[in-house]
Amino acid sequence: MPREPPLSVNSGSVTNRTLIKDLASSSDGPVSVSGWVETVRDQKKVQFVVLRDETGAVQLVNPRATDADGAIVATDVSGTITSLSQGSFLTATGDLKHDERVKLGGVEIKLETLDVTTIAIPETPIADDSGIDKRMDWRFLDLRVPKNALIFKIQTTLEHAWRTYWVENDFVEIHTPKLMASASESKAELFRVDYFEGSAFLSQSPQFFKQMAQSAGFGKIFEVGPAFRADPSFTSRHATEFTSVDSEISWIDSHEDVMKLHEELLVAGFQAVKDKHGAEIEALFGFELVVPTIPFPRIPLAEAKEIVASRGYEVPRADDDMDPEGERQIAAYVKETYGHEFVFLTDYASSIRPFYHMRHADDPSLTNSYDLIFNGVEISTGAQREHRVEILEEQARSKGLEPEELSGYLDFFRYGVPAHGGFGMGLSRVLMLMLHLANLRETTYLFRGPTRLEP
RNA sequence: GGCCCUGUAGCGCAGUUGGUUAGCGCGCCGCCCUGUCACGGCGGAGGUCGCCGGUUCAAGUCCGGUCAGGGUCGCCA
Repeated sequence: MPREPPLSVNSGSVTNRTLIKDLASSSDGPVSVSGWVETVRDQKKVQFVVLRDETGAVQLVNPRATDADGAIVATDVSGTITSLSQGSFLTATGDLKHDERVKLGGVEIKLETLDVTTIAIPETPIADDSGIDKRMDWRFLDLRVPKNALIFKIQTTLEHAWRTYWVENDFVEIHTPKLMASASESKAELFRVDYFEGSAFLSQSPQFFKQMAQSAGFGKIFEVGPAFRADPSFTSRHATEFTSVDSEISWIDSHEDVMKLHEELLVAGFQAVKDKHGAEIEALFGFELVVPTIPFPRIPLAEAKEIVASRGYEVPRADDDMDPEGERQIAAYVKETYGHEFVFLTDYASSIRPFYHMRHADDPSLTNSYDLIFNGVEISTGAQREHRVEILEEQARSKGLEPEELSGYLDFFRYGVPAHGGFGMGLSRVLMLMLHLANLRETTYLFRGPTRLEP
């Protein structure tokens, strides 16, 4: 195969561009960069353009040309610069020069050519101070903001670190179906979709199929995938479609083994994010990311409620559960007492947990389960599952479920399943709390809620 | 779904006990400008005040309804 000739610097091609982040370490000389116009400072004797690509921003400079009498003369480049609007996309060529005067990275490019692909519409529909809903309408512009783009680089690093942990520890990745014939847990929050002559439901959780993999003998599994909930929840931490991070393991003694997996996984993720993005997080988000220490504090729920009460907050609930304020209170207590941002609340009452959570051998009113609270917000629920089919059937009945309706699920256990357990965790919630953001919409690429299906 | 709050220019907001020409900042357009870097200076355009109805001589302002958004609780991840 003959090689294609190298593309001309002036062709407008972006295949031989230099990434802006690499300019500072490049030697002076001809370069080509491509990106979006951030600022134009159009002065009489010299013009400046700040250009940003996905790696950074750089200043382009164009000293105005003069004629023999010293009068300013217009050129193609100077005219083009005058016409540039913010957000326009272009390719520039010129001479890279290191210059101490330039506050932006200490380098600039003295322009030779400007090849404008698109002049953006001059007035952008959102600005840095726009409200979250307007920003969601124009998400592609919103994500040009470096701080917002960084969130998804962090998400990539976080997920990669988790996968590395799983793979190195011999977990099997599964992809469970999202089209279901029936509910995987409750029926109230299911999306129904047309399915040929009948109906199907969108999966709320991979729960049952994660457990099926234990019956199949996979031993240790994980899945990162979508979950759908038809709940009309109007809060800063709920979505109708979200990415669920799930793991399930066999051969456990109790939910303690699940918590050990859970905290190791989180530490691996946080360490990777801090190593790769710690400096950027400090620069753009203004705080130092803390990698949590192992073990995370563990507090039985009943004890947690006493601690919260001793701080002057009585959880106003008839059942045995915590409420959001209680979770914030216990998180504050843990932070003060142990200096930790995470806490496992353990041993939830059977009355408020699903039928498949294993109950204490000596006290069936409690379960081998936990919620993981991060900076005061629930990010995860985990448990040891009940794997003895007779007990499972009885627990289902006590929750008002007919074992016949669960026959497909119960079959897993009729052929033998080892003791097992696992957890489900909301990806966007972890990121939201990790980055001290107030809203899940910030850490979801394209948010889906009761009143948002676009873009 | 309950409760609370908010809808005024492209964006963010102010607008007093109802009063005749609805303001401010940013952005936008034009002109000017010591290499700027949140550039600066001068000038300009841009609004049926979310929508419908009511009270009143008069409604951005008061009342009712409605739509949209935000927060919170419930539910959860």
